[in-house]
Amino acid sequence: MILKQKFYQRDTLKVAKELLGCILVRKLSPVKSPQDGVAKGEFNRVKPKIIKAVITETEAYKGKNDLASHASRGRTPRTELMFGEAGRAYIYLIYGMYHCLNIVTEKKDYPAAVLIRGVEIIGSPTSKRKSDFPKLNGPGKVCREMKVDKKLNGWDLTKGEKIWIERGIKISPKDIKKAKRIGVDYAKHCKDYLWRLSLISK
DNA sequence: AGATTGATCCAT
DNA sequence: TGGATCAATCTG
Repeated sequence: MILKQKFYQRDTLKVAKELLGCILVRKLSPVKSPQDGVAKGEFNRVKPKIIKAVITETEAYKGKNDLASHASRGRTPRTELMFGEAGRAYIYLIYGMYHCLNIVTEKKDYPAAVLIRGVEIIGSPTSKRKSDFPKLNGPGKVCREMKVDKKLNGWDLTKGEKIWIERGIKISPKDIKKAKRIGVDYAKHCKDYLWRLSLISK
């Protein structure tokens, strides 16, 4: 079952927690030439290609007072999406090289999103590097493997096209680890919030 | 530990 | 318009 806007339009911490165990699905269209996130050599793919992955790690970015959030400096062309409709993709380029995938949460005009930090690929990984799958730790690797880049920025994840999230396995609260978010040392007191949630691997 | 890499944002 | 700053990752 595809997660609808109602799922995303709630408290960000709750969404971040419930996304663990859900299935991130990426559907790639057939292509006749190198384009749209198609790996080198993937010419003339005649059938759609589906990549599925269990979400194993998320981070919450919630409200203007969260100094770790891009939205803490208010509305800008870039952060406008975080103020917009829940269930949209907010994707940005980081360090000039890597993309990060976030899902917008909460009500309109309240800036918040959940960053997808880690997944386990179920379907068909394209990377040749064995270390890159099936477990992917790090938002940059997630996007590389799932062919997510800024072309999908603003995409509606509730439509069930190109990219969406499905309800997955039920997760027990005791299997969820809370920790400080990564790479937000600049965020004063907010850096210590335990807003990084991950599945304890067994 | 250091290099990489470019969009973004704020101060000139 | 410049320049610091990044929700990171890879080497060594």
